[in-house]
Amino acid sequence: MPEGHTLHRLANILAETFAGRVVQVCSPQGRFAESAALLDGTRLTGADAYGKHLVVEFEAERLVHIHLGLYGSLDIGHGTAGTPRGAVRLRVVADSAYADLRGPNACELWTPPQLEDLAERLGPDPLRTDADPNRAWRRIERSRAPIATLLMDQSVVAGVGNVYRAEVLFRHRIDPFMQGRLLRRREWSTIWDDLCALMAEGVRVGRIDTVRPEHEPDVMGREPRVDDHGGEVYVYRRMGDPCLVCGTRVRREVLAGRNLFWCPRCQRRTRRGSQSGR
DNA sequence: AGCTCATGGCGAG
DNA sequence: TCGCCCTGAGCTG
Repeated sequence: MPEGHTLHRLANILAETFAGRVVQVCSPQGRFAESAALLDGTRLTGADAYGKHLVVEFEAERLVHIHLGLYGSLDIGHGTAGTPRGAVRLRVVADSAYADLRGPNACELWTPPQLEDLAERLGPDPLRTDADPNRAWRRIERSRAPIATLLMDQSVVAGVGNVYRAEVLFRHRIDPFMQGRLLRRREWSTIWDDLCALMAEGVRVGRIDTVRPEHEPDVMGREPRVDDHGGEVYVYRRMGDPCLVCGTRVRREVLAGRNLFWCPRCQRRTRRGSQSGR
């Protein structure tokens, strides 16, 4: 279950494992069978990620667009694939490696123009070198929506999910309900730079760690949460627990259909923020 | 066994 | 704003 770092990591592993090789492609579950037959026996040329979207590239400009959604998984392993377990929408096999895709939101054959359309409607992705944070800022600076909502809007920033948004706002002590238009440009720059660093580390280590080493003394006696996703976080899913920095109980509230977590003291509503209402 | 929730996003109303 | 997509893990009983 992925935020952008997971998809970039999967793209890297896919490319390392399969790029340049002729692969077998099938759809044991059947829902991608027609396209799989078209790709079977052709060369896989690469893989790339755009926000939370994964694109697997085959020869002849054939692209497979994958979105894992909330439930999807892509298991890449070495050795023999064996009998598919569960509903495997897409299986890619090379000599001694395989990849099984289960439960994706999307798995479809695309042409390059379709990928261009996607890239156009996505905001800048902190994990892509071509990303322009000013594109996001132009949306944020004129929006009355809470900054916590804007960070989750993939047309504003691509790849940020519920963990990164909660954590990056905590790290910069920003009231999640502050309207985008009340954010200072300097604050946005800081958030963006931090997202670039945090998410790049997420790609490297395969989990979301956001607790700063300099906070370790504060953390003593207050266990950082090692969440189900495997990372150490300040506020994500820690509602009711003491804040690792100030000890105040972490709060949770549903915002735009998703759980938002924050520390009401560290991320206190400022004169600016309090104008935003809820 | 059944229920709830989850790192996401689309389309209907 | 809600329902739905669709899968698995972690509860409860």
